[in-house]
Amino acid sequence: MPYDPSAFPPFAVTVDLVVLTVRRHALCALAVRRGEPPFQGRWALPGGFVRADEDLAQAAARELAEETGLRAHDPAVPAQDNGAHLEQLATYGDPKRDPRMRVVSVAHLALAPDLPAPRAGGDASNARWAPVEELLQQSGYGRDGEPVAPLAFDHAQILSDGVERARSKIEYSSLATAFCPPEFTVGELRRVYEAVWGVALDPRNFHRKVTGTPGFLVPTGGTTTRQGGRPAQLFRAGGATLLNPPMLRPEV
Amino acid sequence: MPYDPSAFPPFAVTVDLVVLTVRRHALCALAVRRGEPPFQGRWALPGGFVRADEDLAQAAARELAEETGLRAHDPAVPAQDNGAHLEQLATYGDPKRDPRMRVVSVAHLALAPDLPAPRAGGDASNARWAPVEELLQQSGYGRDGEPVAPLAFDHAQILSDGVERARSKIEYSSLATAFCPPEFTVGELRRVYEAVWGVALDPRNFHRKVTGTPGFLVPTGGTTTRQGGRPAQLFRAGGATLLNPPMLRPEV
DNA sequence: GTGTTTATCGTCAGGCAGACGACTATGATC
DNA sequence: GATCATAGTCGTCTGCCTGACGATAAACAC
Repeated sequence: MPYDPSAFPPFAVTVDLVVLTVRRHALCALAVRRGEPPFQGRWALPGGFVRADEDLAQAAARELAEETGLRAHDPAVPAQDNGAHLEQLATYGDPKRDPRMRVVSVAHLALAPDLPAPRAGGDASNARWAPVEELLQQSGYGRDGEPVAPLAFDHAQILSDGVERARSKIEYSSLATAFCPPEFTVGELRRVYEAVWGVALDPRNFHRKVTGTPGFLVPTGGTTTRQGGRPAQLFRAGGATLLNPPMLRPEV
Repeated sequence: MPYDPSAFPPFAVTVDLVVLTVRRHALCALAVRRGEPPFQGRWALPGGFVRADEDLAQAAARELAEETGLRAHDPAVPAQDNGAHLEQLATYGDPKRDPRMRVVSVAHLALAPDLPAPRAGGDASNARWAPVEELLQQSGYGRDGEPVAPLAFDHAQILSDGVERARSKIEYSSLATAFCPPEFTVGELRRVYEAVWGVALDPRNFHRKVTGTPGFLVPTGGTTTRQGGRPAQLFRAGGATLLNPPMLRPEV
């Protein structure tokens, strides 16, 4: 296999983003409406071309900032300030995935706390947070009554892979804290797990588990009552990235 | 972000392969010697350009067949015949990773049982199985006395990521059977775990664990004595891909 | 105050994992 | 053939973790 610089076909390389957050007890993803063909008017994942002098992670962080205003975090450091967690997800390169040309897309997964309304180049009507089940269903009507069409390109597959990655990764890592504000309560963290997994968890066992896992949570000393009921302790994410023992998703 | 077909920089897209196997109680990877610059004479991971009409997985399977003669398996089906497990690992796209041009490499991970000697275009001296620690160390001498140089490009990083993926994935999936021949004993499977993790496991607890995990192993009825000692039962890989409960890697 | 909501602590039984003893079945050696 | 070394398989015991769930604490709404 000689390495002939003229012997390789040219590809376009893009990054696509699966940006997840938890809003109103539901796992939501960021979707943007396409302004031109193909798939004009359909919802899609945000993304764009990788520039000539840009690393893949840089391109993903730039797109994330353009779409949400979020700063991306170094993956080595767990979420501590307002930065979002960003990691590479997978790469999609079916020759027919874009009808215009050969495009290889390096999908990335971003996790963010509940945020102000999204912006897409300043045009809010072209970007929204939508529950992932709504984006993944093939047809029907969303809860706002608007008819649902499948996501553009292979973005349903990418979103599905991103959701599955998030679901499994919060089991054995402290990633669920990336969905929370810098300070949060055990109850808020529990509602994150419940929304991402789509199950109900026992508050007492959950509390014992997360407070007993070394390095997961650090008490800040403060308390809050923003959920109603008895005031709850506030925590920050601890230094641990890998949880031992892991959080176990209930049997299916 | 208008989609202007002339507005994207062209990239070369390659697949690189981390092919792992277990030989003589050590985790080994396939390395090929580079025949031309850059990094001429250095060891590298096998790989090559993705063709214009080819999916990424197809390209990886083709390269795997060219280098080892192995047929790749559909990832949805666990290893049952002689096919190797093949899955996408990650994508590497640093602008400077190849000094000649902008190359994005989609790395794949392949797991194979112990095989006859590798072939690289018919030239055996240009391909070899080497223990991963030997390939990852920065300098020194291999056990054959040959001086060691770091792998070409960013292949040390890719190999390291692939090894880490394999180490963690055999915990919660039945992937370790991909390192075994179609029929194998509990002891052979244990030696796979020991080689990949680099630890010693208690044979009695290991036996209880794997035979007690539903869907992991299916007895074939036969026995073998190829390891010496008392004859051992032969098993095939069961249908389960996700292990519940998982195999736990001993604490570090 | 009473009821409601959420947070937090405790108890108990079942299951799994690590440590390790005991026994079995083969080939190698004397 | 007796003995030994090697490897495989079955049990036992103890401690830890988990899930189920009772009980108490501290806020707010009326």
